[in-house]
Amino acid sequence: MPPSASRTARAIAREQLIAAIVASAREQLGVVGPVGLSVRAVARDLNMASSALYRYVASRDDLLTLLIVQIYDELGAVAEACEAECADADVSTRWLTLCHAVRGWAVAHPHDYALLYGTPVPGYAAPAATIPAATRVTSVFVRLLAAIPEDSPAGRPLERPDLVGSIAGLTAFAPGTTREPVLVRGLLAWSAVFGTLSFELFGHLEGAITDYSRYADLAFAQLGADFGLTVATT
Amino acid sequence: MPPSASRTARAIAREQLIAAIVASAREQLGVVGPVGLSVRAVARDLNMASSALYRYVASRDDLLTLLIVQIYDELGAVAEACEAECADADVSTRWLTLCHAVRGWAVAHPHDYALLYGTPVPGYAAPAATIPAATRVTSVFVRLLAAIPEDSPAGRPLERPDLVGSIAGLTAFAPGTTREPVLVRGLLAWSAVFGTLSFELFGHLEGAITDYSRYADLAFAQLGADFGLTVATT
DNA sequence: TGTACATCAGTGAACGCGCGTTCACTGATGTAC
DNA sequence: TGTACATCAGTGAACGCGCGTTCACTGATGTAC
Repeated sequence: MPPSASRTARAIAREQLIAAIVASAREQLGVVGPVGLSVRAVARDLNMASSALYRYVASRDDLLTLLIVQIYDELGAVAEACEAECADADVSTRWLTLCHAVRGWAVAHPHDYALLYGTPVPGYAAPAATIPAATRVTSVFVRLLAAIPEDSPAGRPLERPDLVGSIAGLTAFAPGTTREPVLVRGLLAWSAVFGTLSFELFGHLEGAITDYSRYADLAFAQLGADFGLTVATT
Repeated sequence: MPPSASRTARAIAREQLIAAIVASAREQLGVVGPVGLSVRAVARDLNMASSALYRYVASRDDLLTLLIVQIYDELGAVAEACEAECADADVSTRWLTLCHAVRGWAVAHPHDYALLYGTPVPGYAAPAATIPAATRVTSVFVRLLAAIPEDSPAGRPLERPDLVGSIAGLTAFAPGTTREPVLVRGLLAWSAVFGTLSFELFGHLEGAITDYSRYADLAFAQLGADFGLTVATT
């Protein structure tokens, strides 16, 4: 926001300080984790009295919420940028690019990834305000699914079509045109991507994988192919 | 262990107390999470002075290690029991049974699952002593892969055979007979299962899935089929 | 343009709490002769 | 079988630390006339 007549010096200072608070908290996150996050430590970092922070943040949990929203938004923006860049490409490249964009962000910000997709913080319940931010990445992926062609193998019959009812909430969320087999395979592929990322970032592939970024290439290509989301172009 | 001549009253008491300590810590885990785990709280729970615990446990981190090993072992035992039960079954049922066994355990012990497969505890480095316990579940799955027949679609060529090198550590871990395409697809399927479980247990499917256990049926069957680990029997 | 008042930012002390770990000590259990 | 000594279990006090949150207060910024 450019400085405008309606924004007083106070309002400007306020915005900057909130940004500084969240930035400091985010740094802390990488060292002590979300549970260790401390209002007092942020205050120390900014050379303020700890009580001063309460002019900007209602509570420790509120600070955590700000952090979560900011991080979801950052990841969402990454995904959306990636979507915009390859809007005209075929589904194969869109899939691979999106997967790599998400992984690239996650590898660059492992603690942020862990906050979003790792263990929920005990005693903390994310307020509804986090939902729109959380939905951004997912929406990008769902739009990709909607672009999958009619005759794609992703649409071949499911093993257990009788169980599609368990997916009711998801079908409502997706554009009406996306068929159920594609939705199911999409969710499975998406789960596999995050499972792969969590395995990598949380250390469960130690010793098994020698080159993680090559493995990611292998994995994303194979997931796209085996679920039929992408089709070999040869 | 039955009471024997060589086990003095002290040794018996010691074992039971360690068991009680870990049990109490495990209960705490569900409430405050691994980071909130407290030696003093365990001592209170057992009506002991907090200093007394240091006769049994070297430090807070050591307590965490005991917990992790016990939990990995428990999950490993579940998987091995499942393996023993359907030793004579075909790969399809072995796959489905194993997936459901793992999920059943995870749903029954979500906090334990989170400790093993969620965010690593900041500042805690799991000692090598945890490795054998951690390997048990995985080994069960790798043995299942080894049982996949020669002509299975899981063995069809990979999308990116040029990248199989990134998997070097894994091929060493698996029995020599298991071919690379099967190994890769197996790892991806395994990652997808844990991705699915994490999504479910960490709340990322809220609103999307209406019946989680039916969805699990759907998901495991579809994963098995699309990766070619299992083959439709009709 | 200047003044009077209201609003906001930031301070520092305090409350009440919890933590991991150490240490000197008492009393019980085990062992060797 | 009984006694002397060594080992272990458990205590309670203490050290030094950190935390979230509240509250009365001072001084700066904004607003209405």
